[in-house]
Amino acid sequence: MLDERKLAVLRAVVEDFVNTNEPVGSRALADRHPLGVSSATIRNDMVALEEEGYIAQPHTSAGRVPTDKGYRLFVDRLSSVKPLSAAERRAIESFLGGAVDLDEIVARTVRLLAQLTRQVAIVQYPSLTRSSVQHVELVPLGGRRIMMVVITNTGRVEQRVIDLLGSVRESVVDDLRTMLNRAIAGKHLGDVPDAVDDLPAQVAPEDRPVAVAVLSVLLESLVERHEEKIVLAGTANLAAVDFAASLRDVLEALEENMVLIRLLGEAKDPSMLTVRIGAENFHEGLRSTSVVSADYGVGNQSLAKIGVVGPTRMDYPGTMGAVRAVARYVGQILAGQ
Amino acid sequence: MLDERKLAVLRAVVEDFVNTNEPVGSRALADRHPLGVSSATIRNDMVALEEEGYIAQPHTSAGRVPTDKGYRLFVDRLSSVKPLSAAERRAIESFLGGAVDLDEIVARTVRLLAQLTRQVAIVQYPSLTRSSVQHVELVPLGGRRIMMVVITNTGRVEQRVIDLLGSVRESVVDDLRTMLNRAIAGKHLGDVPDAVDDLPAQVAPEDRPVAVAVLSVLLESLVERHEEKIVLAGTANLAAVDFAASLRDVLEALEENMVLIRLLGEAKDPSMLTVRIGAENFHEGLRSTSVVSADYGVGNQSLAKIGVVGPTRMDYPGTMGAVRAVARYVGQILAGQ
DNA sequence: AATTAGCACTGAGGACCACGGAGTGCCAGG
DNA sequence: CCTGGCACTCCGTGGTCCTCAGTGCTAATT
Repeated sequence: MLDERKLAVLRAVVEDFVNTNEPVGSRALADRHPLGVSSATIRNDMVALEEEGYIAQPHTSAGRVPTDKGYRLFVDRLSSVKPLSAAERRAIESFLGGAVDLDEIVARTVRLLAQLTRQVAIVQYPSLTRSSVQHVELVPLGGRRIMMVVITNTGRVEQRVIDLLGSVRESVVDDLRTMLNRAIAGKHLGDVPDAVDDLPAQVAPEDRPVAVAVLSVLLESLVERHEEKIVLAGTANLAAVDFAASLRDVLEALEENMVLIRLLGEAKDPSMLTVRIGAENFHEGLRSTSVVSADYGVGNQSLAKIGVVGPTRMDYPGTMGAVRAVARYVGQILAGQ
Repeated sequence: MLDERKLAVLRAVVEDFVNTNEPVGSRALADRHPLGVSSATIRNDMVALEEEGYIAQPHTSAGRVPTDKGYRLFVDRLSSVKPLSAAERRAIESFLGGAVDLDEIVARTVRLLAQLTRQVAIVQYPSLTRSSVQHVELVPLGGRRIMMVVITNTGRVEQRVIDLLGSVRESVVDDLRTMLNRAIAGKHLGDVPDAVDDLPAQVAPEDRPVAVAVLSVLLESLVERHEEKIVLAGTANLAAVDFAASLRDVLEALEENMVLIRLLGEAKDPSMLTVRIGAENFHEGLRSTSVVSADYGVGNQSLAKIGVVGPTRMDYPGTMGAVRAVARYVGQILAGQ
């Protein structure tokens, strides 16, 4: 049904349209691509491609434009991820190398990705759920408050202030800290609730309310409160594009953290590049955008995702290459920390 | 030179232009505003206003549009800050009330301000430079690393990992922590360098490298590294506006943290509302935007700034009211923490 | 059977033009 | 000093025409 040449035509249509942003006609195609046939033949092929729904005409007597389905086929079968140039690799390395803490790694990553792809980049902070507790610190803040700081093995630091009903002696806090660390240091976060289950029973009855307050905040901040932090950069790159949907809708969608989380979360095969094209995205305002995303992590443990949002009419091979490369480097940097 | 009526005409021109986004003519003005004179008279006044540079015509036979200078006069002498409605006040209160930590206060504030003004909101984290040290915590991370956490009285938490050359005993860290807190707890940040000056001399010679390493990171992260965090929201609101400069330029400028910091930093009179109109902003891409900013703080101590960026053609009284109100509420919330 | 050349047809977009209307500047009279 | 009146200006709109890239189809060619 779709022989080699028709696929080649589709590929050419996609590539030309991405380059020029104008419907591409049979003559232009015959000129610019070595397909070895005349424009008339290409026209016939285009009719076939159109019948199958891979391309469409904006109006009669205009050239053809790829449909979402066409991009899908292009990504799945007609293109390969384009590796970065040596210069780009060096740029990544030197740019990410200078980061001092997790915040900065993430901040630099997102800017880098936006710059490489000239699109909007999204980076998710390493997930808490898959990491383990490195250390818990309790700091009496004088009076009836304690600050709790939890450090994870992925470099993430969560801090919360705990309001107590009454004041508390410093020695109690010290004991609690020791017990807590003995109980959960090194533990996977998912196991924390079980591990602290019997802690209140081990403290003197009069200190029990304090222990309970601390534990409830701990559990809330680590487990229940799934809140995933997400950072985004490169929105200025959207201004250059003209969307079917209004730019405003796209910007609005991108300002909603929940939308971003879902966008990245829809990736199917972890540890692989995922591409969601146009209407494949659940969100109304993102109908004319595509999302390229990838997992990053340390070793084979996936920690979170990064991605790029751009018009469906994007350079998929290049974008995929950039996303994959950056994901790998971030993993390396995190491992080295 | 500019009598009462001419000022009233200018005010009317600004208000109408803000509402309609179209050059306003003498007839329309005479209709919509109770100026008590005919359109011919208004025409004469407009000529005077134009000669003084307060308004301009996009082209002959078009209505008039306020210039930057016209907006300036409007803001300085012809308008007053518009207080928020009771409903808006309640919304602020309930929206900011639920925040649990500093990050969330800031995040909610910026979204709130963007929503109230329907423009881009900017919020700066409370400055480190004017706050004092509440507590310093040192946590041995096993091996040759220490995590340092500094908690300020403004609720901000700075953490850094310190890489050591050799391993260090836990007791040394304990001693260091105690000494450090004795030296700087409660101290104003500006006084920290002096306060820790002689600390290395007080530790045993073999532990001195550790002490020096810790102190250098402390000083770097608190004093030298001025890095002010800034958050921004509401960029989608820009899409509705049509700028003289391209939208892209504006978005680009807003993605540069340094630009934002300078934007807020240019406020003259602290603790007052500041308005910078059009070309008064130093940045090329922001020639057609205005910035309304205000300090917020606890008591009479200014901690940082918040602001709004929008087109020069903005509702100044309303925007100023929202900025001022939000600044005050944030101060209250921080004080209550 | 597949490819190609040729040709008539289509529709978007640009150039051109006419015109209505909002707005101006100016003048003479209240 | 204000106002009514008037001639003038120019923008924006809408209509018409034309060009041109591109199509679909058919008949000829390989």
